[in-house]
Amino acid sequence: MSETDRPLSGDQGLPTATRPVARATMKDVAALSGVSLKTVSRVVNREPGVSAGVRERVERAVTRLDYSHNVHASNLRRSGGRTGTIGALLQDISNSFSASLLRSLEDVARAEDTAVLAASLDEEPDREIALVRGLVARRVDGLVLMPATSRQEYLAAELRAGLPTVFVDRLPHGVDADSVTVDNVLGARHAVEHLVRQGHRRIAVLSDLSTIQTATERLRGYREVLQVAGIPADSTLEVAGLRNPEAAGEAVRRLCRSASPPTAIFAGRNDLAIGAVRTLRALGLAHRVAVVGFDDFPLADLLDPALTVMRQNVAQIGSEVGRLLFSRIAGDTSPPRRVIIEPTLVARGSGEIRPT
Amino acid sequence: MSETDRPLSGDQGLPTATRPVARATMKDVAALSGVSLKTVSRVVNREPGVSAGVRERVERAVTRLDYSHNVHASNLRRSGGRTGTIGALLQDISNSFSASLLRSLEDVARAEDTAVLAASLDEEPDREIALVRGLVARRVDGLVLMPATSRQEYLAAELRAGLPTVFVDRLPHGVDADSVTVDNVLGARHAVEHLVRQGHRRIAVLSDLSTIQTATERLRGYREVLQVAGIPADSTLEVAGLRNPEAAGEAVRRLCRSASPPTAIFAGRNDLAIGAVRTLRALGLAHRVAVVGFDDFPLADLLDPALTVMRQNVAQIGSEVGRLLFSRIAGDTSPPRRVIIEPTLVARGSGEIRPT
DNA sequence: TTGAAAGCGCTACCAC
DNA sequence: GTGGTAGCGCTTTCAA
Repeated sequence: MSETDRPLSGDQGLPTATRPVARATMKDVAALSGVSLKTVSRVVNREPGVSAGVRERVERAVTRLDYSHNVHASNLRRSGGRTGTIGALLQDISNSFSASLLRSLEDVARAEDTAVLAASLDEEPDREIALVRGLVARRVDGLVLMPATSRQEYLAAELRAGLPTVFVDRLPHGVDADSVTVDNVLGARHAVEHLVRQGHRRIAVLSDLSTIQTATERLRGYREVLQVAGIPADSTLEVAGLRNPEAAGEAVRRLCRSASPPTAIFAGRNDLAIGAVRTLRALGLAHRVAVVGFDDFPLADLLDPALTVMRQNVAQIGSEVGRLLFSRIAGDTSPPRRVIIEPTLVARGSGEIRPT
Repeated sequence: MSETDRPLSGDQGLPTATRPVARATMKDVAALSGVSLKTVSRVVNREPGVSAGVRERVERAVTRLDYSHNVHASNLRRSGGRTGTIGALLQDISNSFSASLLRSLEDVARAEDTAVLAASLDEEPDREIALVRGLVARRVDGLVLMPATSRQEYLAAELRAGLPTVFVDRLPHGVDADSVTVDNVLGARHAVEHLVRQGHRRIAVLSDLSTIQTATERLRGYREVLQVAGIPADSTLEVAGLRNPEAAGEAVRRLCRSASPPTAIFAGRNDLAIGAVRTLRALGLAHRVAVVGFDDFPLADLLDPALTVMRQNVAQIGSEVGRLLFSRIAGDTSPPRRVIIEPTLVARGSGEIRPT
């Protein structure tokens, strides 16, 4: 933009908004305060061994020139230098689950003086690979990954090279790395058992793409409970490939209008539960068909009936992820750890509706 | 961590997880493929003027060494080089408003091959200043700011130096910069007029800290309507300084138990509306006291009664912010623009309750 | 089409 | 305490 900028020290004109002014470097600060580059470096980095007088002179020059430290140049020369940046690749930052996770991770990162690069994958494997490449090119100190790919061999070299990486919500496949996940099979079992205990035998399940780990695990939990309970499997009650609330709502509409509708619904993710509730409400069935969701979300308690869910403690997951990541960044090279968090049933009403 | 790493070309041992291996540089790639540094640079940057044979040799070496381009070193020497990173400082990334905003900004950024550093300010001015400093030190290409400070003079030098900056949700004070905001006074007026039109004369308002621009603007809109309608101001109906849903709920509890309770409530932000609704529900007043909120949020339509709100089109705000920011990054130096978006009333039920 | 040398802004190392 | 010099990994400039 401003290839023709004269060197800063020669620029005497008033700075204008239209012609950006060159950014001051340490060299400029050194010149203005009449000391060497190295001394400025010492002051800027708060290193000892600078007399109070010199320090003050330098600091005045820093202020006068609006000097801003260039961390990239700094880190380039620094030995084991960190960039003070981590990357977080989640599924959809606007979803309350990813957003809350990001927030608690951010809190841990801030305590470590580290910034967070955040991005959404939307279940697109190619995007994941491209974004990881970008983060590595930016030399992030660590990586938090809720993978969209089914296997992560593409990460092998980076992991071997020691890039601190923590998988969250989904386990790594094809590589070994730290992870913080929820026991989805167990959670789904609890949810469906709860429905069976209320007397339900026609229980539908709403599930996302079968390529998504958590989705298939929850589906498995559902099937296991039916089998144990001696309820014959009915494939018409299993709806998979649901990508959003609208699709879930449509599925529920179809199910409820069929010859033998379900008396209960297990929704495999919070947005699918919301879609289901919306349709049940529209059909006037909100108080007749039981619903249990996976993932808690704000306002679930304010619905009518209030929504029964399997709650994952998102704040706990996020801080656990952060703790693990920064212990790796600090140099912990012990074998990969798999933290598994148990979801808990929160009974609020919708899951306690009995079959008619 | 691994100060003692031998140079990569001499490292013949199998890489182990416990002893991280040095990262390959262009020099290593040049050595392995038998060409000069500059030629590798050409290949990596997809510059023309390299024969197919050489290009392929270099690419093989890149793969074999797991070479990853160091964008920081690259940008250091590059002339008007961008870092391909922007910063977004919002109030609370886990709040649906900030989260959705971040998401739509992210989508614009991705189209521009740019990563987003995101952080929450939680209305803490000091944190804002520290984070901006950090972002500038990282040489972000641009900045999106939902300020926590009341004045932003501290940004003057950066703005003068040409740092592309877009304020969102709140206007800049003490400096001039692009902004995308909602007309809060107008929005609040619409909301309260709606309640007056239903026949309400005892309308309470729930507001955040008076240091927050948007909060005071919405409060002003509320007062203006009462005055025009000839409804005497009653300071007991104005509750400010509410920082979260719990505080809002408490305030509503107090209001409703007073000698002359309100028949309607205007909540100045989505979380305050939620707190209000929760309390009204608990008091059995959800269908007796009218509520209009500011900011729409997921599930507002599923409450009972469904919540009437002033909706800000968050996706529009986010993409507008992104568009503005990247036009500045591309070199647009026209005078600062102030984009003002009008919120719209979404009547769903809670705001149409009439006084008893 | 290819390469050698200088330099981006900064820190490490060692001298004074 | 302070400063010079080399060099981080890369791009630029210019010569071959």
